[in-house]
Amino acid sequence: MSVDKVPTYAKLAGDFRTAIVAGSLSPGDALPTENELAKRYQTSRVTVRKALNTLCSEGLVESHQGKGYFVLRPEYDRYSMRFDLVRPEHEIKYDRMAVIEAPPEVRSVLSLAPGSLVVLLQLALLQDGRAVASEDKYLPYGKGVPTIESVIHYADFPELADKRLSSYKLHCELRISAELPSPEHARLLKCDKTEPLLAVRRIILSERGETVGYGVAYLREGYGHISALSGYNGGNLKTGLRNA
Amino acid sequence: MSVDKVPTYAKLAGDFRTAIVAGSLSPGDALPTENELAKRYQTSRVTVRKALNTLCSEGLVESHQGKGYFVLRPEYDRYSMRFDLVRPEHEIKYDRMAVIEAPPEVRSVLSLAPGSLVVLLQLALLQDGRAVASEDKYLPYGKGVPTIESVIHYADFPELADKRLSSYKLHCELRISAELPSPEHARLLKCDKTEPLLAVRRIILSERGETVGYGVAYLREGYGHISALSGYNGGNLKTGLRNA
DNA sequence: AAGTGGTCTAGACCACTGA
DNA sequence: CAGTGGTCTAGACCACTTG
Repeated sequence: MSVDKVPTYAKLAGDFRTAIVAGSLSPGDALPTENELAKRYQTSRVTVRKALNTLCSEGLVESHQGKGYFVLRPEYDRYSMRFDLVRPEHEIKYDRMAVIEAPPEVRSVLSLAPGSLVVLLQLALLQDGRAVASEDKYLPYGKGVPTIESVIHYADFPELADKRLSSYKLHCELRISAELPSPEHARLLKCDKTEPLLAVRRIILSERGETVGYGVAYLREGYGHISALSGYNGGNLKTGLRNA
Repeated sequence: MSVDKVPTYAKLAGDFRTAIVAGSLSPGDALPTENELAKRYQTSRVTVRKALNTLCSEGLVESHQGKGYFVLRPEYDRYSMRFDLVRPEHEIKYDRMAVIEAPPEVRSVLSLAPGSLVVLLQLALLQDGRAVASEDKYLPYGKGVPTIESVIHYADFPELADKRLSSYKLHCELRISAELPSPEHARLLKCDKTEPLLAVRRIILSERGETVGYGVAYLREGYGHISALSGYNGGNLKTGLRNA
């Protein structure tokens, strides 16, 4: 007999992954039942389930209690991506720190009343002395945040903040668009007012869905492009990105 | 005794998820061993493993054979996103179909020799009669593709193609940038030549990593914004997007 | 009622890490 | 070497779907 180098569950999952990817199993098709597969592969139901759960988390199949497992349609519109505004080669230049009345866009995103105060932190990223990106960060001011200093310390946003802390509490939404710079940003980035910039808005949400921070980054051409990956390995971001 | 409505594995996973998210467990910390948890929760090792595997696939912890489970650092720079260029409310207007000599950018992406021919499919998306986006699609021409017609039929790209087929074979890479329209695209989109556009390049790769298609889409302001989500639920795209 | 997946047990043996 | 996670078994009971 052959040496069982590959675990049974991996072999089983591999067989069906291949069948689905190759098209011998089409979306909507039912897989054999767990008991049937346990017989066919001379193994236990637990092992069969482990294999099928793998396929589930890869987004290839779906289980329905009392019915069975069914092949899903591939989803072409899902992507995984990385986005770091700040990279090791950058120099961060803080341009402005101030407590200001929230502009309308910021009020709307942070759900603030008119006249509310926010802390504004404005910075530019330099690469080889040239400004390649900027970011305006806004944080609500007041409400249990006694000093400007503590807000500003917090204003670096989690990815820059103290990594030991319980920052799993936060998540983040990105909105990407193309814009021309405002006069202020044209000055900050030392770019022409007709240069198209990639605008990346970052909304930082607490575990309860409250917006706790808002950042608007502008990336200059050449510097500013973002990559994303899609694939049948939709279940796992790590895998998806390693392929890049 | 209380009714066991919540499965043991879910309770166990929930306890540790909470502890990690709340910060009582910090990145680098070791979790109790499987046997220890089995005792503590009065359950079997299989159930403990199911709980811990859940946390693994959520990206909260990592296992090391012979050592144990350890809490990971959150990754703020990972996002999941959807991107559909074509939506139900759009009318597709094909503008041009032709076999042309590949422009340099296309040659480079598709790894073609100078002078190679490609099929170009150029279309505009209309919403309420207004052009909101365009896309230029390029496919290698020749090599077992006998007729222009079959290439053009294929040129709609998988997300528009026959959904029954084994399209799990393909995956896709996106590159997003901000650009001003070329004169041709300004005409096609009926927009000003100073209007910043979101450029989304789509590279379609076969399972062997060969580029089989290339598309450049331009999205107009207002229409053109893309959203992405990050969070501790990094393991699963579906979950990530449902929170949106 | 029969068949399906969902949860769970109490063992077992293996491969790997570290003292 | 003892302890860890990785794989696996042969059952069991439950909840759900379908006839």
